[in-house]
Amino acid sequence: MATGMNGWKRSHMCGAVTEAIIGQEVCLMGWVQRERNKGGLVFVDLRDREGIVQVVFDKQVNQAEVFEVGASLSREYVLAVRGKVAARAGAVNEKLATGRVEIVVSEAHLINRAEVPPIYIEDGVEESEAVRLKYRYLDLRRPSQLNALRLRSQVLSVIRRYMDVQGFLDVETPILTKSTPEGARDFLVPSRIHPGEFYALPQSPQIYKQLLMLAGFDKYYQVARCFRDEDNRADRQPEFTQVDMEMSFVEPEDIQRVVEGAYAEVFREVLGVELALPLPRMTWRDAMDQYGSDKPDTRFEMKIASVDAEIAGCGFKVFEDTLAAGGTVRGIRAEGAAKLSRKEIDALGEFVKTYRAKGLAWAVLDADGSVRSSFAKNVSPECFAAMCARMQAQPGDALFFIADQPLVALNALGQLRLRLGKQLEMIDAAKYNLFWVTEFPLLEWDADAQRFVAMHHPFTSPMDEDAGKMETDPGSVRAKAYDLVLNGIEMGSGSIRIHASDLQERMFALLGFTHEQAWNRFGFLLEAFKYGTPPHGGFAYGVDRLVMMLTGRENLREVIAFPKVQNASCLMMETPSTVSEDQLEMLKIKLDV
RNA sequence: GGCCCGGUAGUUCAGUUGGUUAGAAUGCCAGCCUGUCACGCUGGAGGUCGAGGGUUCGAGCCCCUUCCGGGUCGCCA
Repeated sequence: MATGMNGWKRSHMCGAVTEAIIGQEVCLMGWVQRERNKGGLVFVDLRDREGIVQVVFDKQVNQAEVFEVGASLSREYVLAVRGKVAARAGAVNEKLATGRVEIVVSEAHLINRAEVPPIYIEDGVEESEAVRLKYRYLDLRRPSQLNALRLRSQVLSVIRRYMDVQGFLDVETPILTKSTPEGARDFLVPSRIHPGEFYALPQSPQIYKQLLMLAGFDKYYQVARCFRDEDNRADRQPEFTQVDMEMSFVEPEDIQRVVEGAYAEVFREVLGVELALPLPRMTWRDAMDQYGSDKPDTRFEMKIASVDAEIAGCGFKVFEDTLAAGGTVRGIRAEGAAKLSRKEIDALGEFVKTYRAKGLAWAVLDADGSVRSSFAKNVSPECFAAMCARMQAQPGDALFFIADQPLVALNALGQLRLRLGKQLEMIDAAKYNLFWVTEFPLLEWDADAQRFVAMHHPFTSPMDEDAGKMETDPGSVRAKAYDLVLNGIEMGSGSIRIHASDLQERMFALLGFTHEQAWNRFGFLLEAFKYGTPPHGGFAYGVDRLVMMLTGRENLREVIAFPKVQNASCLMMETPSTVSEDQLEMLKIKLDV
């Protein structure tokens, strides 16, 4: 029964009706949020993307057919009304932005009816995300969802304007690109014209942006969609958007200055928060040693400390064996955590095991001076006292120690630290701790493959002072690589790239590629590098995560218009889906499922 | 691939030790109502307890398998 707009022209948005236009004739179009039929008087809350305004039908005033429209309405019907803006004849609704006015209807036109919606179109109602995502177009009618995407639009607008002023060229790079080894699994796209061959969706425009530097574009950026066929998380989607950029003739500080400038603009324009620039820096080494993470949440202290010196010769087999095997014993002091029950502490022990720690040694220092501990009886009183002193323990605190290889102990304690920070409510949600983590290692050891792999990517430049150690001590070489971290979330990462072919060859050698393998895989880039490559570097940061942080959401799905669920499917479109035999035949693809 | 949590009316949930015809709120439908705004009042309809199998005299509840959703470890250069 859908009709047109009756030849009417909308004059105002519902949410934009204010006291300033009392007395004016208006024409509004929107959705019926709710109808309150009093018999001879019908109140309708009419909603559009700007808000809600009350519309009043009056049996004694309206023509019968006009009143009949008002009386026949139901949730989410699409309605057009003409009428006069008036001060509320009845009580003012302070909860509504337009609560001091109402529209006294003179004409009404029902544009479309609606089925009863399966979800409530209003904020503050808890509904299963699965149902909301199946009817995402209805879910998006909720103000909070709409506003998250409105803010996202604003963020991108600020960033684009800023990058333009900074002299960056916005260049689009292909979505159909080449599958690359190393890194995440690619989404593949079969080629009809080249049976048996596949494009890959880009994990990032990395290669292209380096080629743009080679082409002399000097400053490139793009709001780029990227794809990774890996398992999802609350903060990971199979496709995501990043602000991707690259600059020529720069050092890390030049790139960081541009990126933090963009963040400062966004925080000022969107949140009204001033960031102090330049942002703080922390080396990767310090981040790992103190926080057990390369993306520390510094909104609370609880730093990790080593007690290796204190436990030397302590007599406790677990600790001594760990040290003898090249491991370490690290601990954290949870202030005021003596209130934790034994059950809660045992749960923490289980928690660290998920991060491959073998166990958790703990000591609770009760306020009355007594001590409960899983290990104190195994070490001398002097040793225990030294450990407490090292941890600066106070009555009322709890101490937690993990003995393991350094990376395992640090990671598990880092995770435990985050959990305790939340559990003990030590995190100030109003804080925005944004800073750089610098000097990442160039390589990390892949135990499965029994070789080094690039921590960032194979084109990342080592730090000048470490390049000499690439062959003698590759694990200790630091890279010109840096991440931007906000409240414990990695917002983005970047690096200075290798522009000298001899250095690139050495890097490939470290990664275990022969000259031939390297050319097979990256030949087009290595070929290009022969023709005058400028020093260059760049950065990329996630738009979804940024909007997630700015809106205080804990889930990327909330800030993506049409997100995918954990198993990478879309509940609304029901993607992925099977395709017809004809399509497969055309692509010369036979399934073996 | 592993581990943990969940799935009962359109929606959000309750459901005792396995025991009569599975409940509440809200929504929905019908009627009434001229100042409501989570309107109100009266009445009514609404269920493959995710699915399949098993145990049992008897299963929403116990067991197995499986599907779906969430979190997470691995993974994510």
